[in-house]
Amino acid sequence: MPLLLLKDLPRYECLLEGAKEFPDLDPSACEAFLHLLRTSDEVFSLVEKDLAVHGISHGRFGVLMLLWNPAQRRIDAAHADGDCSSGPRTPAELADAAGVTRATMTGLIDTLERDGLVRREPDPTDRRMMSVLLTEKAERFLVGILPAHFKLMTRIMAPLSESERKTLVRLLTKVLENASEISVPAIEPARGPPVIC
Amino acid sequence: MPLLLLKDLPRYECLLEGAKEFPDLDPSACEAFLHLLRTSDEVFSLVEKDLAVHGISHGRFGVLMLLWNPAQRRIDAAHADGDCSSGPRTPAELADAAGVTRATMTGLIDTLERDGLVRREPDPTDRRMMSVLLTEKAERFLVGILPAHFKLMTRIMAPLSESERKTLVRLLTKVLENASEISVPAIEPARGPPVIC
DNA sequence: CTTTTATAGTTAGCCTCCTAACCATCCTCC
DNA sequence: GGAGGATGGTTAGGAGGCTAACTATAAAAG
Repeated sequence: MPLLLLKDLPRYECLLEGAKEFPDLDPSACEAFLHLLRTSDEVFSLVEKDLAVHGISHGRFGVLMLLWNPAQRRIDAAHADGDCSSGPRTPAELADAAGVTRATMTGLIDTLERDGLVRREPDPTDRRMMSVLLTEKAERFLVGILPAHFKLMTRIMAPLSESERKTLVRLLTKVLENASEISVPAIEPARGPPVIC
Repeated sequence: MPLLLLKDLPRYECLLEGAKEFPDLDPSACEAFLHLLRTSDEVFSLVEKDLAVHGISHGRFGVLMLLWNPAQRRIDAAHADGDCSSGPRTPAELADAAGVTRATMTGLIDTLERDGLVRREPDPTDRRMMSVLLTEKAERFLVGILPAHFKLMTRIMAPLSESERKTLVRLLTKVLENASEISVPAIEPARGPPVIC
């Protein structure tokens, strides 16, 4: 996760100290906030390193996972049509599901196609659209790395009990739903050097 | 946060379904894991957008915060030496504290210096080293944007009570400490196309 | 039927991160 | 006190994000 984040989180006393100068600083909110980002960063970089060992970035891995539908795969296998792809999706759908721009998705699909994990097919009905399909190689790749991937997740979350996990999910969901409602006032993204207000 | 993450988290039933095919998939671990990353991503992008309004990236903002030491600033002001900088730090120290490489820190300092928020000074004793100093402009900049920044953090964490925040921090700390101990086997970072094991 | 508008995908250019290689300087140790 | 290694900073090149502008096609409006 390419994000600059303090490795040593400030101690709570320092936050209290800062609150004296800045009345807007809520120590417990700040502490929770920083811990959330710090932990997530650590966990994410762990997973990213693990995926890097297999020569794939998290972004591309995410695209493969979106395209992969084991249930659909089984149906395909039953039909024995020789095509191991899952249900086709368009780049726009993928971009939307992944939360990136269509331009970014184009780049991801480019590299995936270059590596033979995906192929593009023109849509027969709408000539603007493409279908992105998993190749058999990608199927084998995913089946090969997923067990280790799941094991890593399990290992990361190992110190939490079942009930603690439930609590964590509950608290995170509260924060997430709240954050989704907060829209930063999108007044002029302020190109150029920093503006002093 | 430039990371591709599923916008719609898989429902728990889907995880249970997946667990049938992959015995390594621990549904509750996976669920907690995905919620952690998803929430953090949302929260982070909120903050990043907010900072972007002021024309600064999260990375550069982090460097300014590392350089900024209000207590030191007050001492400087008392001395009236006309230099609003806080205690000097070297690029290597900054890179270490921020968790990025020294090369990345060079780039960040470059742009900060270009924007007049920071300046470099050669170390008088060791000619390899530089001191990075905040400018007065940066001081004013930080004092200007920090209240809004703190308010945003408070707003993000608003739905959690004090005790819920404590719980969250406790659970996150457990995960973080565990994650810090996990070292992904750094066998050959696997340059090139994906490897099927 | 033509013109306008909307949509799918790509391209081009920028930013920030990374690694690897490179200098310059300092330190250690024979 | 000079050679070799350690350390600080920069540079070069690559990857993956982004926005904005572009092309081609489809749909809607007149």
